[in-house]
Amino acid sequence: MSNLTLKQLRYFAALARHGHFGHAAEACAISQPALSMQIKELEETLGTMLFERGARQVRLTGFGEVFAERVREILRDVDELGDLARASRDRLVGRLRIGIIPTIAPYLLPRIIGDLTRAFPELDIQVRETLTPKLAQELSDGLLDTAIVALPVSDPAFAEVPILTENFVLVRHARQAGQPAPSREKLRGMRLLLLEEGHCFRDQALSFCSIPTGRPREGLDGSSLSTLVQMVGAGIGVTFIPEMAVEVETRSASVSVTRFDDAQPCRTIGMIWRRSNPLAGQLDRIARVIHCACQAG
Amino acid sequence: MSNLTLKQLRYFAALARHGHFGHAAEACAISQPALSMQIKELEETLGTMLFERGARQVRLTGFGEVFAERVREILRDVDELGDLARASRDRLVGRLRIGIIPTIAPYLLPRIIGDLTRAFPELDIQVRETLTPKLAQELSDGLLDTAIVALPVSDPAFAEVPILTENFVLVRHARQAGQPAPSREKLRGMRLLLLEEGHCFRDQALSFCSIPTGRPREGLDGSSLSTLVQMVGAGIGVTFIPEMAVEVETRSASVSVTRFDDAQPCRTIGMIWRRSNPLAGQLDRIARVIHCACQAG
DNA sequence: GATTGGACATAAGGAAAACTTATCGCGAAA
DNA sequence: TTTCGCGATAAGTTTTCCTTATGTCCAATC
Repeated sequence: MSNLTLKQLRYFAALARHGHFGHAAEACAISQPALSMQIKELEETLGTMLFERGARQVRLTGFGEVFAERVREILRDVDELGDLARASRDRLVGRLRIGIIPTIAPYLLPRIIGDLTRAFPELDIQVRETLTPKLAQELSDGLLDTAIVALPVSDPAFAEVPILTENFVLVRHARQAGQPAPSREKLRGMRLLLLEEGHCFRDQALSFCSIPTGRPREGLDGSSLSTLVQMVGAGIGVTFIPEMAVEVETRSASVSVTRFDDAQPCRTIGMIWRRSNPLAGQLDRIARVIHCACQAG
Repeated sequence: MSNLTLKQLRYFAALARHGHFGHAAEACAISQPALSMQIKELEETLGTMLFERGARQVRLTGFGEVFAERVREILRDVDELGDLARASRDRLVGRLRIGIIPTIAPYLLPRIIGDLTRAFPELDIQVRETLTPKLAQELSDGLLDTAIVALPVSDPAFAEVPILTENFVLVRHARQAGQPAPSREKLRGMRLLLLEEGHCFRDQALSFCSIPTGRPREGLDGSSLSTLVQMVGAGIGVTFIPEMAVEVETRSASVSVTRFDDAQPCRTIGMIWRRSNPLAGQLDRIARVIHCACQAG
């Protein structure tokens, strides 16, 4: 009637090892009758005798022997469960699903993944690159563990930790190199090339220029910073890119880069995760590692 | 502090499957708080969170997922334990160690093993051939499960079941073929070839001739019935062999076989096993199979 | 923005399980 | 026969586990 118990299996294993109720009971730190009862109940549950109670000795039955073998395996596996938990409590193990927005991914991801892998070799890192709203949704749904986005996200369910703050630079055609940075008013008069809608970087750029984000704009939208820079190089207009993208994107285009002196446009990159995530503490450690990774560059 | 419990693992598996405390509890046929408490205790035992309690849903943590995988395996193994027991309750499985005396083994063993293997294909039969006292000792020590010997053994610790009763025949030289069976008095005057001391068959033959068994005898002792028959064929004396040995042993020797008319000498072959052996019932079944095997011949 | 409802946690009390000490009974050894 | 070792059984107590009732939080709804 009653189900099998791990306790019964442990007692059984002890008795099988000692071949003596008294000694086995002592090894289990219980009294001999307690062990007798558990063994008896185990045998009743199985409907088979496990031990042959001789006058002077207790012996496993034939079935008891094959049973004992299996039980030893099971107990070992169960004990390994505990080890597994203990191990994963300290060091970070298993899968870590990171979301990241497209205006960060190409520039920071190699360094981030490198440093994380070095810091947590047992971590299986999976990356998903898409826009912030989708990342937030997937984070909520438990499809992601954390995301690297531009702050603030301002979702009360998420914890936010800043990673780095970086300026935007103006990208103009190469022939405009050396010209001073235009004022915002002048900027609004230029043909400003931006990312497609949905990219937070688009909104941040518009915001810097004091242009309402909702309003339909004339002009072309690019699907990546790389595309935008190439368009600038072709003389189609100007654009912004974040500082971290400068080196990569302006290398092979006839463009010039201009930094603003005062009131520099900037964005804050940060990590977010569900507050309810029990990994919160370890995500904090990860955030610190990523922080260092980004500062170092 | 408290140890892992199978119950906890079962509840955990249910919750992992349902992702909902209420539903999982229902599936386990317990109340929701009971499940909550067990899960909580499991998590405390492990020192790690297994589930992420969201506002609207319950999700496994990363560690919880790898944990769940292992737990499923363990639960499956444990359930197989029950199956294993249930299976071995009916049909006979595992090792069966049979002891048998030398004056039976060559003649009955092939048929016995054949029939047993046919009746219980999952039985792993091991045979040990030696004299009755040694068999009895090994049976007591648990080195054998059963033995096929001449009854009675009269050990109160052993159960005895007769298998067959067979007569002894007198083996004389071929030139004496057709001569009537001698009386016991005449027998005592002949040179009687017997097995070495320790063989019960020796004692039974002596007993038939009303010769005290303990007394030192003139004459030669053979180590097997085959040897004895060959010696008879060489004209050295006469001997007894059991009926079952006639066909095999007298085929290639110049001997004649004589059966007694009245007061035929005989022995009863039977199976013995420890009364305390929980397999007693199944040994009974085996005895019946062997019984049939011997009758059929 | 107050309210309602769903869902898990907590509390308290009671039923069941498990352990303890004491004792019995059996078989072997002295 | 007595004695002794050892496992089974009995009775009582502690611990565990489950139940019902209640609390709390959060999200959805009006």
